[in-house]
Amino acid sequence: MPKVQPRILKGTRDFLPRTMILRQHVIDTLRRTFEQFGFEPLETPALEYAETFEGKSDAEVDKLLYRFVDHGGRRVALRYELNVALARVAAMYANELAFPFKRYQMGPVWRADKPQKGRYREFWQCDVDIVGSASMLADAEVLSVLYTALQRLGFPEFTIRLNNRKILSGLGILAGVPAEQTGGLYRAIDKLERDGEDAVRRLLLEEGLSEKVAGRLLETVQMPGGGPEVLAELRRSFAEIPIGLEGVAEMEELLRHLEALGVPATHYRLDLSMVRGLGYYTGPIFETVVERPRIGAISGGGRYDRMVGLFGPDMPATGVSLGLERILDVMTELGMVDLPSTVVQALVTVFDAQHVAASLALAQELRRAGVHTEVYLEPSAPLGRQFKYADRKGIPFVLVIGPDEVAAGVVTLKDMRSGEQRSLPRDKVSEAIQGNRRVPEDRG
RNA sequence: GUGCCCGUAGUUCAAUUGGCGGAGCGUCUGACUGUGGAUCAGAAGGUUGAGGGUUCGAGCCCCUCCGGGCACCCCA
Repeated sequence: MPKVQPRILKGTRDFLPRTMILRQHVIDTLRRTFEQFGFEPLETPALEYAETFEGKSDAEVDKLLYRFVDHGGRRVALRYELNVALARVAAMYANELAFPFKRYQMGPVWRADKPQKGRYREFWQCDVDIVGSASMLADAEVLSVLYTALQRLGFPEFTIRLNNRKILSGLGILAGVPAEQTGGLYRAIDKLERDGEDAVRRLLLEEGLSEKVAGRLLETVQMPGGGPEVLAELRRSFAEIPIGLEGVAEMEELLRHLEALGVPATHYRLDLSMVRGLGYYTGPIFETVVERPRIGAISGGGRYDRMVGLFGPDMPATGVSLGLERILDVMTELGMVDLPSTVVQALVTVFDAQHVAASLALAQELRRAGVHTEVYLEPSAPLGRQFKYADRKGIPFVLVIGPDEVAAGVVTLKDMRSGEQRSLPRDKVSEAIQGNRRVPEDRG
């Protein structure tokens, strides 16, 4: 039989233990933060009817759906993101859920995209969302969770960019762009951050705007000053544009709540040029960016009041999604983490066949005492190989129990980092190990 | 979907104009004893991604395919 070439699909990855320890650390931190704010866990299938995901955003999104026909001829799809499934759940279980429904969900999603830096075909999203509250309180809470989580993960700097689709609609009306053409307008001003004013001006002119209107729009979007001043100015411009005024009022309220929640103003910013791609957002929109490394947004989200209505009764909804791999990419690149490379704290060596029982008994004692303990599983292996195994894995402590130790009623404990070695009574071993245990720092 | 770049040992990379495929790291063995990580000695490891073409001669030039990366679009 020819051997199968070991390989995996482009855009997917294996996570070896060393990497999983870091991933789980982040996932655990997020879960604790989400639950601290009263969000509860939800799981939904990775695979659903294709129609559940189709047509929820733009044609772009549908192109990136992994779709196929199953053995029963059903059209199915791998989930593209977690929001749509939440909307389905809210409609499907409307009678048994308590609203506002606050849930978090973390898991893999799939996109038939061409992979590049910070972009994978299979990646994890960590979502917190609230269904059933139209209040800006819900949006503010979600942002507060987001802020707390990033803070707790130890991010040295990050900015949550805020905007509102209703304000963008107002700007579209102000610019005299017909409603069906606003897509191009939004896409153009979204590039302001990256491509600069001149490039965006060119795009706007291509969209059919006049020099004058394009200029005024660029001026508005880049208005200097803090949130309140900019909003006051917008309020004047939108005097006769109700949707714009609504957006301004929402933003003003949101900023008030954020302040009351104690989210420092250094970590968020009103940014009228921020758009967000997904077509289903209806109100406030958010995204988190870091200065370095240069990578796309590490979180994105906003209010999507019309999605649940596609499955059942109308219900407002808002939330954010954190991109696990981008967060991990940033943390790794900035060297933000110092975690052990193994979950094992101690390796009990096996001296020879006659001492197997002694090693097993010692290991069980340590496990009962709460020490993550491993026994070397090859009794004929020389001690050197067993030590080398511990070294390669990064196990911090190695125990030896051979004829000398048995005769003296002790065990030998070696600290692999310092190289120090001492013999001590069995009942003191777990204490010695746990006194030195490295615990991942829990910030905040 | 569009464009650009790259495939040589397990891995990171060399190989002059087209002229006998090498090195570091890793792996294995030993010096070495009831002990890893240091040092020293030695060994294994390759159809140069695949197929075709040009040539006296191709890792290098040309074509096709496969695989990988980056940018755009879009997005976490």
